[in-house]
Amino acid sequence: MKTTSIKDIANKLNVSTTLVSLVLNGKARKNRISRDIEMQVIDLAKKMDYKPNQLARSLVSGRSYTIGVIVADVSNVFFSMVAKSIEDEAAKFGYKIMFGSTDENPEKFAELLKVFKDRRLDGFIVTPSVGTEKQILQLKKENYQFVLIDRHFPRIKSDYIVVDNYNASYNAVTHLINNGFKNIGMVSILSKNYNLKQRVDGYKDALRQHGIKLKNKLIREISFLDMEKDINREVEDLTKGADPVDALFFTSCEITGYALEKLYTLNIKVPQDLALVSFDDPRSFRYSFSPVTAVSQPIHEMGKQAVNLLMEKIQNPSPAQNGFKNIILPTRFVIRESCGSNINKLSK
Amino acid sequence: MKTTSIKDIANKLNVSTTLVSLVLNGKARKNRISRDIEMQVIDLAKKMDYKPNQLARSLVSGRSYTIGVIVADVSNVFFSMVAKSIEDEAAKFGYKIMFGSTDENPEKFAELLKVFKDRRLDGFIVTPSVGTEKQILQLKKENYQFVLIDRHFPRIKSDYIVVDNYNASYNAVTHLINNGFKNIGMVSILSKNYNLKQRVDGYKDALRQHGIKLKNKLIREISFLDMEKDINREVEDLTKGADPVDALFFTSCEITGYALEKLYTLNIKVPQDLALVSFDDPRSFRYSFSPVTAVSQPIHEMGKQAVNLLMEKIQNPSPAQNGFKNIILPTRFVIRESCGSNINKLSK
DNA sequence: ATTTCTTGCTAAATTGTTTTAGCATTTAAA
DNA sequence: TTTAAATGCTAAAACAATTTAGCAAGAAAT
Repeated sequence: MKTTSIKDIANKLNVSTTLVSLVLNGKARKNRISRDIEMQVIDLAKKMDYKPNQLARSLVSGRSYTIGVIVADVSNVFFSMVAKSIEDEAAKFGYKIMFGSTDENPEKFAELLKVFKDRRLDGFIVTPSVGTEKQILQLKKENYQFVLIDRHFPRIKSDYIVVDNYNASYNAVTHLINNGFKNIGMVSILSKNYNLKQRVDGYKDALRQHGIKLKNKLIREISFLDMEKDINREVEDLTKGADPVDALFFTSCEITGYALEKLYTLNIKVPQDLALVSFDDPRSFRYSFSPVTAVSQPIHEMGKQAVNLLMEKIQNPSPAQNGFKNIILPTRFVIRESCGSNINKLSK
Repeated sequence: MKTTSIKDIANKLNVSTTLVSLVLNGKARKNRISRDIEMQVIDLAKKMDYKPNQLARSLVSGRSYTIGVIVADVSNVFFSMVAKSIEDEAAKFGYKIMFGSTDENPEKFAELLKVFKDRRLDGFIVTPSVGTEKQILQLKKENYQFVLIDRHFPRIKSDYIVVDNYNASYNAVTHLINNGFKNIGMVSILSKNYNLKQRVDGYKDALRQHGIKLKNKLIREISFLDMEKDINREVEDLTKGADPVDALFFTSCEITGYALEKLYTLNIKVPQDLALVSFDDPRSFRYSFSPVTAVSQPIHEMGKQAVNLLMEKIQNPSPAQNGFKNIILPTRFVIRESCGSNINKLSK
């Protein structure tokens, strides 16, 4: 497995490694290497299947041409799509991606960051999980180049790309209200994530501002780890319990997925028995037993802009912590059947 | 952004870099470094926030503690789940992951391989796409450590982890036949992928061996690139055309997804008007307008075993091309409603 | 008093590359 | 004929670590 090095080539041709390096980097002309030698080097390099060792290169240049991407969970549709967009966009700059999932766990987050730092990755695209505020601050202090995506900490000035979670939720819930639903519940993940809080606030304010009194009993916050079990319980209770809801708002596609499964087994007709609206819009919502009305995030755009922003920062690193770009991308509200907009048509 | 190096520490304490290196690698005792100096080094390293440069380390050790993972498309549920399993399993060995998607494109495949080789990754887990046979052979010749996953080339001896595509398909289609369906069509991706061919063969043999004559018109092979458009066309034609099918077999979850969307808009009742069975079993199949009967692959197990096998190979690289492990994992056939098993109950 | 052993350290090579500064020659200009 | 410029190359440092071999100095053994 010993690979050819620049030294091997140099020795065979009785020239210096400098010369070989210059030739192979296309700097022969500039350094007045003779055409003859140049050709010999190129030929031999090809013959010996020379591959530059990027480790050595990076060691010298200080650039790894790799960005680290930290998401909550690659196996989640939302993040895997973001990941793909990032991969594709980064490729345009000749950059490769190194991935990691935090599973919303600050220790895993720290571990990933450590690995990325140790490998001298050029920059990071990060989905910060709860409890990583200090780590992000540290990153800033150490002058690493990074941009947050999907979430940010309102108290930390940094570059970030997010969507307007509050308004998207507000509008989604308002849509339910306008469709005549009155007892609207919500299922979210119990978390101090700012973006999730915004989604919850959007729900609350939508109700309040339309004169509907908030009922805490209708707001269910479940744990990230026991998601399936918790959702099953909450959905059953919200629909069959003491005060059955007539509509539900789910703050992420994972929640909605599990909820749909449960609703199906409970034989609850959507939207006739229960209307619903979801944050996130994976493809599968379209073939649900009741196609899901959803807040569609510009996933591709998020990935793309994150990479572009990061590349800008890497290419000319600003010395201080100033001039942060905060990009808030618009969402699309996709009306399908689950929200009861066409309920008359459906119930015939 | 200049980080602390071992040299910085050595200079401050007026000792050699050797000493610092030994101490920080826990080899102080073995090399009889005095307790006093040892502590000074450790303290200063902490104070200066020393982080070993993995690039330099890898350069010396020849190990990058990173494995390269090449999948067809990270944004596809199947692969993103595999990716997550690989990530989790590799973490147990202290290994990190570098990712790339080929989009079934041999050039992208080559590019990824090149990058992984240049960075001296320790091994690869690879989903080979069509047209990469020579590249895999080359990899073998160059003595790289790798294991194929999801697909393999029958003519190339190598380590691989796959499922029994032929039998899984055979059984799935047989199930349709046993449920009384006679005009069973198939939609697959047009590809020379061995695993896809096996799925197609399973379909064909199931029909033949149950005395059903194959109709080429019912076998539709679509392009990977225009998937959505092609599937819409084929599904419409198969169901509303000259010789409408009573059941369909889809060879991957992506196909099934698009098909379900189309069937929904065509207002075709599943399984009453049309039964269907799919390869792959993403979570979303459970809340489909007709929960999908599917061949469920042991995704987690695939990722896990791939990593374990690769680790074995990395830890003690066999000198020659012998003793390959070929692991064929069992699939699960999950019967839900789309295949018409409970059709009497459903149609009341 | 000499040899041997132990202790506590370091010099230098190595990994593979890039880059700066500069050394001989040859050719052209003064 | 001397000086200046151009040509074609190389030595050596740098990047950040690991590792091998071995050097002093003091302690213990003979």
